[in-house]
Amino acid sequence: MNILLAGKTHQVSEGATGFDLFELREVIAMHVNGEARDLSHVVVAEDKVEGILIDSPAGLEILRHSTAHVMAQAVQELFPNAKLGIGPYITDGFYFDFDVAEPFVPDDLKRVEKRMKELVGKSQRFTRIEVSDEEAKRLMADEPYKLELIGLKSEDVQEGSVEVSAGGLSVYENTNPDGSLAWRDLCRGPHLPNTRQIGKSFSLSRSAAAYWRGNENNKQLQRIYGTAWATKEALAEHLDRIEQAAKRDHRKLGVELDLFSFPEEVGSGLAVFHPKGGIIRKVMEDYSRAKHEEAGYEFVYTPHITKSNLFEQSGHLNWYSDGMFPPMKLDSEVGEDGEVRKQGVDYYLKPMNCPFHILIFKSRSRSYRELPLRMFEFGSVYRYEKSGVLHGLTRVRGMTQDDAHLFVTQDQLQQELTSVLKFVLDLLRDYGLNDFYLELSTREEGNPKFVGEDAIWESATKTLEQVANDSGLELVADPGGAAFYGPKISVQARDAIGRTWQMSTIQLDFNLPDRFNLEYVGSDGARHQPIMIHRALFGSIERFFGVLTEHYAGHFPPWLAPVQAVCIPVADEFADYLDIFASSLKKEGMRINVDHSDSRMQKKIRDHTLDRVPFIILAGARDVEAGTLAFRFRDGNQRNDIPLEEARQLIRDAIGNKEQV
RNA sequence: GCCGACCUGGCGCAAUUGGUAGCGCACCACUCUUGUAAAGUGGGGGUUACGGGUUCGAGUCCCGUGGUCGGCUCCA
Repeated sequence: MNILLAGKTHQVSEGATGFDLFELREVIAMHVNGEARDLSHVVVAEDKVEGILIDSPAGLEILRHSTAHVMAQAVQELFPNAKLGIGPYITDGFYFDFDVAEPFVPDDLKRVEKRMKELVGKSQRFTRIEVSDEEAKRLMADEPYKLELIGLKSEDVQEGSVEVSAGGLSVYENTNPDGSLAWRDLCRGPHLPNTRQIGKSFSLSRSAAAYWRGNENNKQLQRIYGTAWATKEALAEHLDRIEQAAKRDHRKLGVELDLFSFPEEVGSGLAVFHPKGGIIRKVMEDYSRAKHEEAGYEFVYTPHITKSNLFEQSGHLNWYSDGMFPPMKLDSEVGEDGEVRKQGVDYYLKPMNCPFHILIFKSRSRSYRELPLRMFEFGSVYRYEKSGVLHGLTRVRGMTQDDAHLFVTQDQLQQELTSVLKFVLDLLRDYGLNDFYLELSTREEGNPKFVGEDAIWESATKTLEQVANDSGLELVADPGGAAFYGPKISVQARDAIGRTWQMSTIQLDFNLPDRFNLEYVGSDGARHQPIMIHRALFGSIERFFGVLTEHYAGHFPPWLAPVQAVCIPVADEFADYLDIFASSLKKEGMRINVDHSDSRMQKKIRDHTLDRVPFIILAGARDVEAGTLAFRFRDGNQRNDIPLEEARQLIRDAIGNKEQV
């Protein structure tokens, strides 16, 4: 019979499997008509077959999932009472969940890893068995969680589930070379042919609890995470990437560079910015204000607390009170006669700025001539995030949003969204972020939680989509991801080491204009409801600060750097020369100083390099004589004999053009 | 919030089976006055997160509180 092998017609005998088709050892599975299959799979006439190499994306998934199996086998050998949860591959690795009486400790992981290496050495075969539901239940009788999955399989199968799929069930058995059964699991496959192919390039990284089937009302199982690669080199590179990422962790750099801290005395998730971090933040804020001013925004200011009725009207208290700090209760005053002299009132810290901006809009009647009306505020908000989710500056309880609310007419919507998106992207580019994609979050059809008329959703979603498409950026759909009150576009940015961060969001709101009865008088003299757009570019300044710190690994470009230049005299006698130079630039507003300390020059270079100062400027006898300076940069490069005026211009340009050096 | 681990001078780390807190960097002083990543000497600084308990004795053991870290769940 004929099959199509790697695009070419091949003649193979009846009953041929992948083992007959591929000689390369690196081929560990195959795609048959687009479906990943074991090599033991029997092909039939006209099948389209492609080999899967172990180091290809599909191959690595199979390798990782197979490694997860071996891990589970090792765990059950060492902990006979451990019950199996699920064990899928994930980015860079895999995990497996177990129900065990005692959580794993680091030493357990070492034992498991050791046992895994032994199992890999045993050359056990992965054997696939297609089974009926009844057969599956019989084989997995001791595994309550697997039984639950078997019961679920027809409905409610999660996307990408590795245990079961909507089709028939299968079980994988690991068998020893002598044919004896070593272990089995309910699994969709495919797998490597043999445990030996897992090799040595895997390691277990950590264990943690995870809710069964991702639901916090379910029992927590113990999850072990691991990473697995096709080669030792690839594993080493992976571990190195993790190490590099750890080095640019903003929490670590925040301490090292003296940027910010989280005093225990203040409370969890509440940051204080130190002078150096304060400079960066101030530059960011100043620049943001200037850009907003240019773009026709008006600045407003609103208080941090409000009486409860505002958030009752907005609905926040109803929907999100768990995420708000509890109220400050002003007790009522009751006279001796029992008469209430003063009503009790609750005040809340604001978790959002929108209701305040809405009140400004409502403070008088509005004409269509005033629209689009753009209100901007650095609004500090407080959200009672669960203690376990706090993370440095990227997830905090007190933050300042660069928040704006735009009130527009239906006709203005597209134009306004287009310019907001351009505004956002331009601003992010100024911060060295220029690799973006967009995510369009839309509502789920038929879900009653989404408010607003169908027609409005439809047209607004279409408008957003059009604006997103017109931007020319990659657009990823996020169906069902919209807030209940409107669809949104979010801008995702990739940082210097390829991680993506959700940055800006542009969100339509069909709810608040309604709840607050917003209206303007149109050219027809009638009252109309404006459309409201929420948008934040940084998201929160704190979060953006954290992301930028990691993006630059603390090497802030000169325009943001807390100290832009430090001058180091080769010997004390040249300090005056540098003082004159530095003060000339200081007058221009530059953050430059001369290091007069007692340390040796080499020591000063080291200190300021570690402090990530962009320009280190040296001068000695040669320079004083020639009227020049020597530059040293953070990467160790130097430029010598630069005339004073050229040196000034070099720094001015780098700052003015927001260049990285 | 849940599970687990952790919390020692500003920072990074030590302290054998519970025996009475050390080191490096930083800081201060003095000496040295230097051409591209660490000069030398001396000095100051910790009621070991906080509160309780066990013990002759607690940084080490137990309980509680706070905080941090890694996950899970969540993120208007």
